[in-house]
Amino acid sequence: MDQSSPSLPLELCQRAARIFELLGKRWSGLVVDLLLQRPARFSELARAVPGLSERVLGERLRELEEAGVVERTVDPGPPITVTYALTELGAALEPAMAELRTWASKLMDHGARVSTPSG
Amino acid sequence: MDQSSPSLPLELCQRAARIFELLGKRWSGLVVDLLLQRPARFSELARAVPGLSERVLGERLRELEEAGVVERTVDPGPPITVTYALTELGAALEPAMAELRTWASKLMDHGARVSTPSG
DNA sequence: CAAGTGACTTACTTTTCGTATGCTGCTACC
DNA sequence: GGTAGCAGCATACGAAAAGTAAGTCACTTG
Repeated sequence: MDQSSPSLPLELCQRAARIFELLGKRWSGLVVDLLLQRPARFSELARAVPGLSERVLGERLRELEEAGVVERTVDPGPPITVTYALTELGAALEPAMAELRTWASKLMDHGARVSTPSG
Repeated sequence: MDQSSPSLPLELCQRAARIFELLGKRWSGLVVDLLLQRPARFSELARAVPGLSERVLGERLRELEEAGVVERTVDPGPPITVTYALTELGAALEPAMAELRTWASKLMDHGARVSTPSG
């Protein structure tokens, strides 16, 4: 019998589930991070991310738009362009992204330490 | 030429790229979020996340372990069990996750607003 | 009018994921 | 003592997602 471990079923946080349902998809977080810097056009985003294809970029952008995170604006030019920008909701991700970037420094520092046998 | 828009090439943050290379994979973030609550065993994690298969859980756990985010400990029981816990590096994700959860509340609030035409 | 840009979309292929099953070491049951 | 079960994976195989290439439509450039 377990007297030391309560073994409570380790419940899944619904908020966390929702986050990663959206941002856990490939490239989604990166796109948001990019748009956090400034609004951008489709081709800019496509060029900024090496492995990301236009097909998937279109999908992600539509998903993010549907979630209310990004806003799609058509500039009637004449050279008709489409600008993607974060909504207020999307911009609210900034503190989280900042924390994530801070953490990334630690992660990469750790990775560098592992890679260098010289210590 | 463009005189109004600087059009600086929208560079990709390497830290952000690194983050989402790891946490942008399906279920990774959720697993970390779960382990942030407490260390857990393989089957606990598998049960906690509805759509996650054991096969992929094993993959994610190994990736996270290799990245230095989680630590795999074998308890020689006799009923031999394996416990997964966050390392110091992994635990450092807490503030970021907290921000993310805060944001998720806004996201879900927005989603609820969209879903309810009566609002 | 041929070529090019911007924003996509549509085929087609590869990678990743989900489901089912099997394996080992142990406990519980009858 | 054989069957069943849990825990912690590994393997095999079909399905979904992502990557690649090309095509579309509007418009600009030469």
